Amino acid sequence: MAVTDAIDHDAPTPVYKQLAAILRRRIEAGDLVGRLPAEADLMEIYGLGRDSVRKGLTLLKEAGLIESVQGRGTFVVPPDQRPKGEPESSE
Amino acid sequence: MAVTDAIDHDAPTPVYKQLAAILRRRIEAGDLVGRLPAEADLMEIYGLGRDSVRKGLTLLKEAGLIESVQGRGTFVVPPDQRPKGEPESSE
DNA sequence: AGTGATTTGTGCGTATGTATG
DNA sequence: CCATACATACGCACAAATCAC
Repeated sequence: MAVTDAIDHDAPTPVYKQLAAILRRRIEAGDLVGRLPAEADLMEIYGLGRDSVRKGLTLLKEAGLIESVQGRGTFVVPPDQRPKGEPESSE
Repeated sequence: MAVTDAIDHDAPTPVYKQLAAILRRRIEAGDLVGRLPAEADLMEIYGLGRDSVRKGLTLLKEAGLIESVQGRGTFVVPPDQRPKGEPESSE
């Protein structure tokens, strides 16, 4: 695992945003497809609390990159279904 | 959305009390029934932090207007089960 | 049909840091 | 100093939906 894929707790950027950035990169690179690791797994993998994991995932949901289904998991939205035109987050 | 349903951060009244007042109005008007929006949703809807949302909900719980159930959500207490006798917070 | 495991949804508690009045 | 308020971040418990058997 490259250092660029690690969470830096001392960085000024919140860890949940770091997680979102990491996953976003992997998703847009086509690396991450289908079902994402479960929240519990992401917690273990990146050494984060569930709060941070869920906040990170929420960012990606708002971006239309992923979708969560209770009882099933969280899934990467296929590229052709992703909102490319208007990123609703002008912020 | 009416202006009366907006949170005024500049008002002398704390925002969490404003939230409680807003929800109380909607509950007593029969507008809000069943499950309330999740805490995270209330944060988004009214543009508040978790602190304020939870404090606001706490006021309504103390007033017997709502009840929270861990793992399920926060629910409006049916009118016939509401304590009408002693309104502990006349404010 | 039923039981248990998995996974997300929700709420509760607590803590730290920053900022304002 | 203290109350208000937001953001971040950890932990836990329980519910609901789904899946696997």
